[in-house]
Amino acid sequence: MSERSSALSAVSTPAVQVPVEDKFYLRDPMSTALGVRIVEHGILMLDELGYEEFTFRKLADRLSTAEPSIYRYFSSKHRLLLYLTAWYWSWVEYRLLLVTVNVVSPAERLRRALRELTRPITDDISTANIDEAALYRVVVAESPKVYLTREVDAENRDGLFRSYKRLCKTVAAIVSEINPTYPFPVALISLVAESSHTQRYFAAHLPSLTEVNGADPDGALTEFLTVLVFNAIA
Amino acid sequence: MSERSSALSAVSTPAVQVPVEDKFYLRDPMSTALGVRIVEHGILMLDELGYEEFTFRKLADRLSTAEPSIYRYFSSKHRLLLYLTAWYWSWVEYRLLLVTVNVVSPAERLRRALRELTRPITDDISTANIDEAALYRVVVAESPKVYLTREVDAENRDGLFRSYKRLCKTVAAIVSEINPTYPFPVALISLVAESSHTQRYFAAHLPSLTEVNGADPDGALTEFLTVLVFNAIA
DNA sequence: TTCTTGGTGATAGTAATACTATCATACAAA
DNA sequence: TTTGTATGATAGTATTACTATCACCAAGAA
Repeated sequence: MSERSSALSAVSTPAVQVPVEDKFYLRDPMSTALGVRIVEHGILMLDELGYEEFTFRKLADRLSTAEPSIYRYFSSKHRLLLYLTAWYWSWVEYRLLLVTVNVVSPAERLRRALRELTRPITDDISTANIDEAALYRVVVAESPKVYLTREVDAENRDGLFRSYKRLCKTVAAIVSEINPTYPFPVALISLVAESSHTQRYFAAHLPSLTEVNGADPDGALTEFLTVLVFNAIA
Repeated sequence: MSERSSALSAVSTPAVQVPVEDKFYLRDPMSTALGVRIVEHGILMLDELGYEEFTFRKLADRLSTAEPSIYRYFSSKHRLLLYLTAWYWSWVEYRLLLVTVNVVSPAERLRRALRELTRPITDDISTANIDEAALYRVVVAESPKVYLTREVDAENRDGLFRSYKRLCKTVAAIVSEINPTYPFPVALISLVAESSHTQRYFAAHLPSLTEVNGADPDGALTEFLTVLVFNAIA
């Protein structure tokens, strides 16, 4: 198997090159058949079992391989989740750049960016071997667990949250373009990014904590957060 | 040892009666000396070690007791965290009611409510045996883990998130009083409640995701979220 | 006083988790 | 042909998250 320059290049549309640093893994999972299956079925099993119930042993059984084979790619299931969320944020950033490029009006650019940031990823654009809808559900239900640990600071120093931070900065820059005096652009965008997942989770499991249920919950969530942002920076 | 009507009655100021349902525990921890020490040092150890590193065995060692003694009070460390967060939300609600009662202006009531919702709890009002500042740090760093599990739906049916939901509803009612046509009052308040913790965590560990650092981060956070709410419902 | 109860301490044990070590094999490039 | 690389298979470790059992002790009831 020939080497691939990055994990993402193998799974996203051919023209895209979204580099995921090699600090996430011990061996690039996208460079081998087993690696691809680990990512593919890792997503599916995390979606089915949840992070706590998911283990490398169960994944190994499903792949008819042995546990150590998986450890050769990821040093822990935490690192696998970290890799998947980084993949997710990079992918959101890619789509976000696509829909905002060449849009002159900063307000329209922000509107489009917020839509990408708050809508669920569907499996439309088929990236081979990656069930994006399942990955999205995993991110909604598990992503805070990647930073709510005692290892955050070390992992942050190692650059493992770089894609998320870059995305927030990118969108925050549009906010500052519209209103250079608004004092909390990055906080506002990271709030929106987190809340879009949290509110969706609440809608599914603690529905009395939100109003984004109903006929068109996706539309309602995007509307809720978009209006929130535009009123905040007006 | 005489029975106490609720867990909270034993630790909050004498006049307050904030009932915590008995579904959180197997035996009311506030009814015995060991139970009180379990809660007291449970908070301290969760603060020191974090949820993942914290175990009942370590807590038992610290209390010079045996592991099974702790299991007689809480069926798992997850239940202990659930109990502590319910305690926290009930306590916030109590303070919130204190500062909003008899305030005629709904805008002023909302302003005060948001301040209580977004500021850190300090150890000023000393509740015996409870280090509130430590508890607050635990809630900031760990509280999403109480609902981001596969047991949410069952635990929600059992009423284990009642105090949180009631608090959000209470504040959302003030929002609706000010602007009855605003379509997302509860979502807005649960967003603020969650974000106040998330942004504080980001400030401490992923500072490039927020601007609430600096000279007066507590003031900045309250300001950020208060303005957000008032602009949203204007 | 005895009897009972309720809380505690201590020991032991279990299934599962999160790894790590080792070795043999198979395949593909040099 | 040699060498390197990925995999498979087995085994083993420390720790976790419990559960079971039993003896002890203090307080209240009979």
